[in-house]
Amino acid sequence: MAKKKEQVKEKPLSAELRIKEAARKVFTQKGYAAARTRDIAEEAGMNLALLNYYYRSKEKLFELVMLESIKEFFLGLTGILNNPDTGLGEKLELLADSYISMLIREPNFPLFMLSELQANPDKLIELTGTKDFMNKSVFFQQMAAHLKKNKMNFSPMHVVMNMIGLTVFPFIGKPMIKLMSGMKDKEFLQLMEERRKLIPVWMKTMFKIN
Amino acid sequence: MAKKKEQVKEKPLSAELRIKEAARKVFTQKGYAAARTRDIAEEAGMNLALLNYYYRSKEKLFELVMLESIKEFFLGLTGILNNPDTGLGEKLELLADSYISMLIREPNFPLFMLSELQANPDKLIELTGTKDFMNKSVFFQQMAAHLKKNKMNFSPMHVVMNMIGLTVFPFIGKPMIKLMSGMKDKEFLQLMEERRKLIPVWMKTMFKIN
DNA sequence: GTCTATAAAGTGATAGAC
DNA sequence: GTCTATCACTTTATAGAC
Repeated sequence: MAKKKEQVKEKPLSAELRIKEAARKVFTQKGYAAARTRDIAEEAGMNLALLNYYYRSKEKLFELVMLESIKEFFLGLTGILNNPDTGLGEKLELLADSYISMLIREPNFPLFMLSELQANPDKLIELTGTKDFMNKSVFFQQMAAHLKKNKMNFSPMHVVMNMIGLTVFPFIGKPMIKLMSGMKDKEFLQLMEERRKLIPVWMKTMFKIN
Repeated sequence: MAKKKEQVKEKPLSAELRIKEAARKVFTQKGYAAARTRDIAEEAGMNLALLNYYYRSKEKLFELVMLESIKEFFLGLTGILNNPDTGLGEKLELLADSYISMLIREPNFPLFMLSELQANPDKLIELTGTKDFMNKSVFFQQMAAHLKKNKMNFSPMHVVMNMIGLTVFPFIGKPMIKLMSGMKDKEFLQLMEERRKLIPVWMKTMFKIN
């Protein structure tokens, strides 16, 4: 195994990594079925045969890329959710801020993940190994207590769904939103920046936090 | 059964219609790229050749089905949005109620529509002919006035995005939500029924309506 | 490791019998 | 109108030269 830790500079990636990142891009943009291995090879600037040489098959490559992305996504989520030192309001602010940034950086990721998850719901359970981690989170416990104290008799999962919906939906629905409103990309981006601050405010108002 | 004026009986559909409805189901479940014409024929209980006989090609069939669904979707939306005789609160209640019902009936529709819309953003503009109808809607005007009066200095599009996000997202994210929470279908459905009433309440709280 | 050429399998569409 | 058989083309994957 060769050492690679000194590759901090923007050194050209190895063929192996170039393929993986090209795959991430193409899969995320077009989905598994519509993505062709030829597209990926071309995006990586190299030959189709290399893909199979390094990753055996389209499906293996897909699973690898998918698993990496999902893991990173859930890690960011649980990191904020399970901090015992922050309150509900602060957690909402951190979540909105962190995910708006991620979504501006990778706007196609959620639709990709949710589509593939729907196409094959079982695979992800198997891939992630995680299950009902939300119920056990610090955030969930804090929220359950808060709702009870304030006589809001519904599941904390409503809060979670609202938070994700408010944050993620505009990115998933961007083409529809642009169609309905005639907005341009620049204007859309500006609205998303506004939501960084607005979403926590709305959430706190909705659920009487602070 | 004796003759009735209305054909309430489940009369077998013609081959032509059976194919179209089978196509709607398969396209909606798997998306355009992953759907095979053979799947559609099988779902319709008939031969592959009939598909081409009636609809010329996979793409033609897809466009037809897509256009029908989208038209119905936008029609329901504008019907509520453009009623000058209802106020903001009532519109929000009608929207939530109508769309929760639709989503329980066709839970796969939004992800399908949004995925295909992302894969080919231009096609839909061409197919629907509609553009920035939201800005011209009665709802949008009412909301703009309301926001201004209450010193909320942001675009009414935020309200629209929140409303759709709160309503639609749980259905799009169902597999992820089930993964995070360990929920079963029955429990999920119960939460969706609760949201019928909760969403308008949350929206009114968020935007100080009533 | 990387390429070209090609095998092997999948998929949309059609011809032609009935 | 509906079927079977088949064509034409695409796409994944591999063999073999370098």
